[in-house]
Amino acid sequence: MARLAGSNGKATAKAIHKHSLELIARHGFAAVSMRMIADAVGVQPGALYQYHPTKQALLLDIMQKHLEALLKAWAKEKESETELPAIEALERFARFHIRYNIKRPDEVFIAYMELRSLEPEEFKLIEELRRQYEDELKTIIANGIKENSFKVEDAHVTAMATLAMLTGINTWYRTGGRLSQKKIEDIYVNMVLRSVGCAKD
Amino acid sequence: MARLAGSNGKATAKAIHKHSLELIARHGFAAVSMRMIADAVGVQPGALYQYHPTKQALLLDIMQKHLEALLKAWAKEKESETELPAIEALERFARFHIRYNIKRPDEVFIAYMELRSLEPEEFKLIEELRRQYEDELKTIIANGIKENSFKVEDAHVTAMATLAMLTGINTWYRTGGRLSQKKIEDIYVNMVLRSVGCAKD
DNA sequence: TAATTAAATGAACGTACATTCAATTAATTG
DNA sequence: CAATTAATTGAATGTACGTTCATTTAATTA
Repeated sequence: MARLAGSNGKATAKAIHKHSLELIARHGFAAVSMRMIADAVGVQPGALYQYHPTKQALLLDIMQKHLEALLKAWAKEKESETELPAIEALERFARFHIRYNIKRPDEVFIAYMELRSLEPEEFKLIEELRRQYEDELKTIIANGIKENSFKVEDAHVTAMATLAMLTGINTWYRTGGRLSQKKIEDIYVNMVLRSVGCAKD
Repeated sequence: MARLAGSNGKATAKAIHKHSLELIARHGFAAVSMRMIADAVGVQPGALYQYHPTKQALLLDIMQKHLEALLKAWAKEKESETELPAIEALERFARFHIRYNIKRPDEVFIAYMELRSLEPEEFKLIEELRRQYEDELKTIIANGIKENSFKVEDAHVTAMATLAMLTGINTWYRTGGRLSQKKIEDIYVNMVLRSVGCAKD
């Protein structure tokens, strides 16, 4: 039977993941239909149900995989030098966060934006992963306070403010812009270090 | 004809606005139906079309009114003292931004989150309003650079980072939390001022 | 290759969607 | 109060949704 060239394909889990990611990031979970995803993958809608029992399960899979990969990547980054002074630890975290997230705008956007599309149980699961990541930064800041490197009043609020600032890059950064990625990274790291009261220069 | 007590009402523009705001902020634009809005207002779906020609027009109205009110409120805040030193101008902007946005989490969330639900023409309109607001902060930072009060490399990037940090309060702040709103405001203002290289203390 | 398992199809199910509209009810005006 | 205008109803239109499933096709194993 003849089919459109290039439009038919196997519904591998990887292909479904990739196309769902793009579609959901662009249009939002509720606005993306299983038919749209199937079209993008090049299969019939029913084929998707070999890989995820429901549309929601597909979303959960995307968010969970993203956050688990993020935590794993940070764990690996940390394992090189475990006992850095707080200032250097903060700089390392900031640079890691920027580099990791700037490469994955769709995942980051979905993991933050589509929390409301999850059922309470799924929501709790994702929030727990997010909390784990936030705690990494909170610990760094708390250590900086203890060793008198940082002059901040509240580790939690400072961590939230710092994360919002760093993650915010994704809302405006586009490759090939006016500034190089390295330059942007340096500007942000500078701001982060200053904001906790330990300027480099 | 008998109807459920309290559930019938007039579909005033104000009532539609209020209930749409809550529903869209909670579930997302695509996930909210005209029937849900009509139910919340206490009318039949058809009645909504006396006020907005389409569902999209309703969304545009919400976003446009929010951003225009924001710009107007900031214009009024500015008119008290026009020629403040950059440091004080930045502090005034930060405090205004925090106070204004913390009171309107639904509007702020929708205006950022539902940009993708707009048609290209509507999108341009909203983006232009947002740009105007961003430019207010960019101008303050650029002035601070000129008068040597701020030690930052790029006014645009600094403005984006600052706005992301300040707006981020809405993602975690809840009334009745551990810290007072005044305290949180002070912490953020401190971080903002430090991040541009002009610490108060 | 034959037997078995896995994946994909194509059509269908019931439901919910945005929007329309003639008829009805309420509000306003002369 | 009568005439007129505006707002609301209730039902309907056609479309698209998530999901299911018997059947066909492909891949794997013996």
